[in-house]
Amino acid sequence: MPRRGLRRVKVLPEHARAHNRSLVLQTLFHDGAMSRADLSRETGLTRVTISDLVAELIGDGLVAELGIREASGPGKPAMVVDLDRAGRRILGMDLSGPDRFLGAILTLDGDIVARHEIPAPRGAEDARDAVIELARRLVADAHAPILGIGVGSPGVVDNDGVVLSAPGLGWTQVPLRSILEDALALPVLVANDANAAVLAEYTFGGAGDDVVLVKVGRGVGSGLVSAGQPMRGAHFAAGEIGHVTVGTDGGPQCACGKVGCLEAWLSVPALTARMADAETAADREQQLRDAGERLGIALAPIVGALDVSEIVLSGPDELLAGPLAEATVETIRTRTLARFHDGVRVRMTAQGQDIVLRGAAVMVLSGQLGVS
Amino acid sequence: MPRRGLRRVKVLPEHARAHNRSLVLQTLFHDGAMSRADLSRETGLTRVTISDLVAELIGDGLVAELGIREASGPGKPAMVVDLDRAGRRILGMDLSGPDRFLGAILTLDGDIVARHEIPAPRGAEDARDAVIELARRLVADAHAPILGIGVGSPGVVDNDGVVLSAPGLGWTQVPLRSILEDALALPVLVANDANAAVLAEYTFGGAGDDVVLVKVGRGVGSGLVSAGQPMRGAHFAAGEIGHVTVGTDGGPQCACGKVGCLEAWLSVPALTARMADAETAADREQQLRDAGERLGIALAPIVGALDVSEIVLSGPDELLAGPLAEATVETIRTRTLARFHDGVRVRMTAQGQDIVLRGAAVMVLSGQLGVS
DNA sequence: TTTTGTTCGTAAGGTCTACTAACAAACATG
DNA sequence: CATGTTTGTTAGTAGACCTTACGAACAAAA
Repeated sequence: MPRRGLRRVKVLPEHARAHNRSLVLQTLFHDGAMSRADLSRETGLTRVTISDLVAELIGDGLVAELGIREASGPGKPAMVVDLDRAGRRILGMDLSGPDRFLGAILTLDGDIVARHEIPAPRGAEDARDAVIELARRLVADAHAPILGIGVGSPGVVDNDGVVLSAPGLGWTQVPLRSILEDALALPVLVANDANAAVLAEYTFGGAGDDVVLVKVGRGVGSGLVSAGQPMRGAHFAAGEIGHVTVGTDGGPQCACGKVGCLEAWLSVPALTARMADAETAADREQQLRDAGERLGIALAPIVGALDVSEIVLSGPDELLAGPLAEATVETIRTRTLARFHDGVRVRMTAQGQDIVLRGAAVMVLSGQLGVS
Repeated sequence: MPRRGLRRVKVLPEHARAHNRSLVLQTLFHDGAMSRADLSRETGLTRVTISDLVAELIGDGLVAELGIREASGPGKPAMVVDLDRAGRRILGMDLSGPDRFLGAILTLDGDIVARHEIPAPRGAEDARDAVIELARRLVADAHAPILGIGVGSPGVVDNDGVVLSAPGLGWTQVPLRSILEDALALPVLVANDANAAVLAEYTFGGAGDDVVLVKVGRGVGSGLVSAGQPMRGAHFAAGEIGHVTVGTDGGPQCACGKVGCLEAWLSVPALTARMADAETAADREQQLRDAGERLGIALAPIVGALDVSEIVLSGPDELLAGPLAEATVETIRTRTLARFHDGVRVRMTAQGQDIVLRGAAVMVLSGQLGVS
């Protein structure tokens, strides 16, 4: 007998309804305000069904009528509807900073309208309490109903929002999702910070459907989207490339005990230390090029295996943009078959320092509205 | 305005119906014959709905009643139903061999009940005609209605079954799917041979939901399944790792012009040549260990990034099993963070030489019945 | 042997979903 | 002003699954 497959689940008509509801939201989210008739044409659903769905969404306060569109041709002028982009807010938090927890209130479009931050405490308990405190302060500043809370946390996070392991915070098996849900009575979504970041790049950054985001900070992590779907991995550890050994010729000593880890080459502390040691500008550039080459060596097999079309870097511009990124793309092209991958782009994110916060917002949009 | 997302499609109630129909087939496929009431408990659908779906499937000749189960407890004895495993056959073809096209008729369980093969011609036109001829011979030997035709082809194959590029066959932009559909009037599914192979391993080989299959033959290719989903890549070239450069210390010359490609280390011709050159048994073993180490170096970043739990090797046992596989797993463990990946298993496939044929059958099961 | 309780499969009726058909309202154009 | 177009709604229909109810067939206890 063949193996037991993934436990699939039944689908009821109401699930189809929920899907189509999300389809309407998704269409408005991406294409902007339009009439019911436009939505009908765009989605393939009939005007009747669209009217029904839109009425339901207006009742839920997620969609609003904006007014009559000025007639440009024959026919009855259309009533334009749109996501009520001001009607709901999203609470995002980024716990991946070296010494501070960042938080923000965002619009449905991912724009930040309020910020708070709090020092990251040392102990596991204190860190947990600080997250709750930060969330409470943000809730007080929302000035609109909050759709949900998204959290980008360092470490490995499972599908239920349990932080399985985050050494930097001293967390092991911390059920962050239920902790925050209990404390704030709002829907909560938790993911690894780099995995959140790639969602921001995918939804707000114009990335394609097959993209890898490399996040360089105190450590090095990554998030992967393939065919438009985020990857999570067998142990929820997809993207953990910081301690992959790069090359076969040694390398710097890593804090983990091994030699030549990507993180030992590429982390911000490692890079700044080498920048400080370098004596000339040419020296510094060579150091950056070396680091970029190492990144390319590590990424080449991933690019080949996943057939990724786009690699996005997130981290300090002064280190990553320029020679480092150039060396990365050159190395990848040299080390993969050019036939298919000559189109691999390597670029900096345009999301800046708020990428994790915006990614956390995408998690909420996706989890609560089915929008991404 | 955010980017335009994947074009999602509406869902109608009839799609839910089709899903639940597949759910019944999937349950029977994996768990074997059972009663309608068992199906109801297993799927969560009511007995009424299950009866309706089963009646439809019996009408289509996909499911059959096997007889009354002997009563073991109180209550009315159950009528056992099952996939009509003998009622339909699958036609599979493997075009990846060095000099022959292989074909087989398979049961729904992936067992081969008839075989044919044909020399692989040189020219692109002749190769195309040979595939059609092979399929015709197999159809004549099917002795049951054929559910569909699955083809594992070398090269890059898009979602529409067009072989974009298969240098070994001289094919460029060959619409193999429509060619075969026109010639044989049967549903056809085409995929890369290694991508087909990983499906066989996933469905029949007991692999987990996150698995990489490395297929070593004239070249080196791979197929990836992540979270139970096959990966295709931005240009339908996922798994193409043969010409990824391995290591930073040179290596053998590759036919592609570069130095140190995985294929130059690991392909069957390369390995057999080095075996022949080696003078002692210890020498030969070292050669195999070196090749295995190179495979490990190439796979380590992939294992880290995808958080794969299982790596399966397909190819000649006498080369791959033993020192090579051992060196591969040791290298991966050395070069990735042990915390999460110490569970990475590396093993030979148990599917043998028929892995692509069986994978082609899985493609048909999945495409025609929604079963995998 | 009779009674009781269980399990199986089916029948009838209800709810939900999206569809088709038809229509009034509101506009541009000849 | 008549005509045609477009919008959004109303009314009715078909499909899918649900709940409820029931007869059939059995085991175990009285």
